[in-house]
Amino acid sequence: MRLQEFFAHQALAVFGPEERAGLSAAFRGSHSYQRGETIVLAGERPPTLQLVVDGWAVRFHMLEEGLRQTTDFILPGEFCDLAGLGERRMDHVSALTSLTVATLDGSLLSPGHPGLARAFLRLALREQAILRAWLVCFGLREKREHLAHLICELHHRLHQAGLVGDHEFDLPLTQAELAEVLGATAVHTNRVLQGLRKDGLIELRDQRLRILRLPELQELAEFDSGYLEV
Amino acid sequence: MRLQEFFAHQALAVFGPEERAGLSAAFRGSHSYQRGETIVLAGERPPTLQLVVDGWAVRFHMLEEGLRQTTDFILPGEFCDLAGLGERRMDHVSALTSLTVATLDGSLLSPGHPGLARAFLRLALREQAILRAWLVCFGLREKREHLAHLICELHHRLHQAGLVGDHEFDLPLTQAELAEVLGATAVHTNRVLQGLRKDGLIELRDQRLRILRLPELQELAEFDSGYLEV
DNA sequence: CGTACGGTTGAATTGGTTCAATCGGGGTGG
DNA sequence: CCACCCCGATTGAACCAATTCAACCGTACG
Repeated sequence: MRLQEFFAHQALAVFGPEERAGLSAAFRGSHSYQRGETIVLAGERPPTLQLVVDGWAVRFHMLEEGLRQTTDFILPGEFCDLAGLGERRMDHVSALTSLTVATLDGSLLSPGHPGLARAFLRLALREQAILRAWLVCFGLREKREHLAHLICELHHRLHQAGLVGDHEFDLPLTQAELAEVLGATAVHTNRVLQGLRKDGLIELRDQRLRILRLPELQELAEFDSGYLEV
Repeated sequence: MRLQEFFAHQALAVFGPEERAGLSAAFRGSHSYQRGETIVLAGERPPTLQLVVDGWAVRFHMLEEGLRQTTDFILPGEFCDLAGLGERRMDHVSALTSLTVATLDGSLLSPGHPGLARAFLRLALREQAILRAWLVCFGLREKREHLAHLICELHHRLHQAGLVGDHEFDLPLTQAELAEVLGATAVHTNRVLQGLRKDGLIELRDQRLRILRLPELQELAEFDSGYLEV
């Protein structure tokens, strides 16, 4: 896929015509990853910037042996490694599905396109808002509500990326991976999921999720999409 | 306090000489708040940028009646409302102590000083890193470890601001406020705190905290200060 | 055919909550 | 100066959400 077609993504609306020129100039080709492959290794400061074009990635943090906490999903139209722009050490990022990225030259912030830094600042602030919303889920909500909130958020973000058809979208996660998001065990995640199904709020089969009653799900999660604006 | 003296803060090291000129030009005076006073009202998009010069502020999110989750502390040398730079709706920010801020003109990103946007991007990315570290605490650690991690982080950040003398610093929080950070009840926070005291890791009296055995506290929290680099 | 993995279920256990009461210090008004 | 009150810290006991350990099911795959 060419970078050009890609600017249609709502998540890239931060970039005006001039900034798009800057991005295009920094475009260095695209690259594919397999499911499970590492995209960014923790601790690195990569010289490039990778924009997800297709597929899902996760950012996560690992503690001693095996314990993982997901800290974000990276969906089509989002960047894997903004932190690299600040010469900051990265967290792990790996591919949840087979995935293609557009690779941009990491030095694109050097003068020339002054508006670019502002655009990236906006993206970074949006990511902050998402992180804060996750924090609120952890601190104030029970797992059932937390999961409901996550589903609402993914629904909204995927909708922005044009990947939702009739309240239905791909959720390429095992229950164990979902558990790493919620900070819960896979067993409990399973039970919570079944609760939502039994109450007729969602359907989930073969990694395809359908929201049956969005208003009730949003109410359960106290979801307010404002923080996802671009 | 003048803005000039203020650049000594390590947290402001992102700003090079040229950017400091830009900040100085945007300086519009300073302002004081009382403990408890609101600094930024949720939902606003303030036209100014406020840099904390002295005192502590909290950023928090509220759910229906009374439930609060703290999403960050804002310490001397840090900005209250970066989100405003991205024309993004703010969370609540209020003063935890009496507090003085330097007010900067919010339009300071307009061309002229192209490096400023990059500097703010770095600050935003550092805040992201802090948020991710908090997320890891929520997801993977028990409250005892979580609290230990919080103490280590505050110790480090306050040290960067030059506010730590011999492993001892002000912690201007009631236990109920601490609980709003940990996402726990005040009762449980009290018990966890007593555990740390009993084990000789910390002392805490009259809002003054002393770390008695930093290495053990860091080990308990699996604290790695790398994410706080500027 | 066997094995591995994702999902599901049950039962015991535990980290953290909830409710309720008590303690102590600081401020205020009489 | 004392009585009162309020707030933050502390304690106890019952309770609940989520974990842990363990087993079992179905299906895809070599």
